[in-house]
Amino acid sequence: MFKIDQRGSTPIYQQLVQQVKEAVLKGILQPGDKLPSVRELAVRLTMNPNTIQKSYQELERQRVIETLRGRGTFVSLHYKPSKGKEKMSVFEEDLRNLLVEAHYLGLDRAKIMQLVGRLLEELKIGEGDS
Amino acid sequence: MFKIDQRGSTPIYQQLVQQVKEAVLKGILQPGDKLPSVRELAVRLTMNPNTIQKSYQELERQRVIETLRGRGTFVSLHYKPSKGKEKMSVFEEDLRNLLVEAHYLGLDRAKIMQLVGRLLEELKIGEGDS
Amino acid sequence: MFKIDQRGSTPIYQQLVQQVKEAVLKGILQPGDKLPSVRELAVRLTMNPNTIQKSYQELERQRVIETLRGRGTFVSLHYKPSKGKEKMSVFEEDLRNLLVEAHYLGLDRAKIMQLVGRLLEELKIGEGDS
Amino acid sequence: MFKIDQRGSTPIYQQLVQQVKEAVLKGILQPGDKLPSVRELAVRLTMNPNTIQKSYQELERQRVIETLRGRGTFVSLHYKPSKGKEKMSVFEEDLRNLLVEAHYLGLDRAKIMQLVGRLLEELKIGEGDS
DNA sequence: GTGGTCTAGACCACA
DNA sequence: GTGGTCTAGACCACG
Repeated sequence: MFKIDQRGSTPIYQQLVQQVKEAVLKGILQPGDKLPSVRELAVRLTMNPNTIQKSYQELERQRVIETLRGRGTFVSLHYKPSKGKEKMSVFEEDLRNLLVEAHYLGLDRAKIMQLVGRLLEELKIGEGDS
Repeated sequence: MFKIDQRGSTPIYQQLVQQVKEAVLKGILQPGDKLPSVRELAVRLTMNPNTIQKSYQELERQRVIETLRGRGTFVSLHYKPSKGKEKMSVFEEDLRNLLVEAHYLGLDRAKIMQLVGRLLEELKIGEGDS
Repeated sequence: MFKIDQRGSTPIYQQLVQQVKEAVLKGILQPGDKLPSVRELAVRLTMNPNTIQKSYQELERQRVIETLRGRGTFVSLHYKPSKGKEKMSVFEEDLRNLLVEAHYLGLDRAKIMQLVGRLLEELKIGEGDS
Repeated sequence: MFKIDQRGSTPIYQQLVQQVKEAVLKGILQPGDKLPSVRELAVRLTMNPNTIQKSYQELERQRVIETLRGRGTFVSLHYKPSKGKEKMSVFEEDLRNLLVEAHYLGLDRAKIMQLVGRLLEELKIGEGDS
């Protein structure tokens, strides 16, 4: 279900955070669904349980998942977009940097817009009704 | 000319790499232009010359700038989009992750497309003839 | 395991790069093997950890080794000959220069071919199936 | 007549040394031929005269050329292969390193031998009768 | 003057 | 424990 790239610069725990969020977004994980336990996932992904733990903590901090003591961890029923304007400007900066990279990879405006469009479909990001 | 954020997680040598690439892209730095010397820039940005060095060497590896021995460093006359398909898939992965973030920030499809469009203008990324 | 010439004009970080590549080629280091940690090797070779770092990073850029975060650095499982035609012409140029030197050292065609043959044996370079 | 690569790691003055030696080897420059004056060559190659000077000094040190005061510089009538065994081992080391590179460029034994053979032809290196 | 290498010593994030 | 970043200060070859 999750694919981790051991090499590559992004930290493993962040990759997991990303993938859980993506799964929720796509509807693969529905609100209320139970996530695998830390230990189980550690075995399946052959990772250190501490790393899984760190991912879950980060996801909980972002209100994407919730932990019910003794029951397990579940996808939050209502997640709220946070919208801090600080986060927005960080996001915009990241996006700008990525677009610079795109140009140095030989992509022009049309190809970039097309790629963004395709990924939005794939991620099922549409109007704000989600 | 360059603005470095001393705190913040992204390494400052990478920030400089990004900003030089962005400046070249926008035309602020033209092919053939001389870059400030390592020492001079170190003084202006109040950072260590070694750090500037690291940035310049990375930029040279990426063929964005060239070093003429004893004369200084210059913006490359012809930089070639590299196009490695591996780099492309890394890029696509990064973009996907960023779009997931966008959604969690409350942006819908329309707002994302609009933002991308605006940034492309700002960076002067147009058709492939640039 | 590695022998570094502290004096002599070639940078010692490059010497280390060369020797690692040679060790991999000879099979002394097998794909998947763990390299000594930066700190440990620094102690063993009595050099600065930063210098070792530089070597390792260069080797990683060349895809000879891979870094697994927090676990260490390893010989790449699959390294691919890069084959850039630009690199090829640089190589041919270097080889030409070296052959000119050979002549000025008093070596004739036969002795040169013999020496090349001997070194190829020593390095275990054979048919393309290695 | 001489082609200098301003970028690239090998020092300009060494490139010139190399090319003069190569020209002598090929017979383009014959023993007794007059070399261009420092100033003239500096103009033709758009280089700093000091750099040309350095090249000529190095060539003279290697006994490839001779300077006749007030007359100019000439290709030596009899150059003697030096054969210092120290130089030989340096040469062998350089050759070994280059062969390692060859392998990482995807060349196998046959292709390397073929390339060496071609270059020897091109440089007119034959039996020891030169 | 330019960039390139090296050391010493410090701090940090990741697993 | 691992590698990655940064500073301070030094020395060198090149043009």
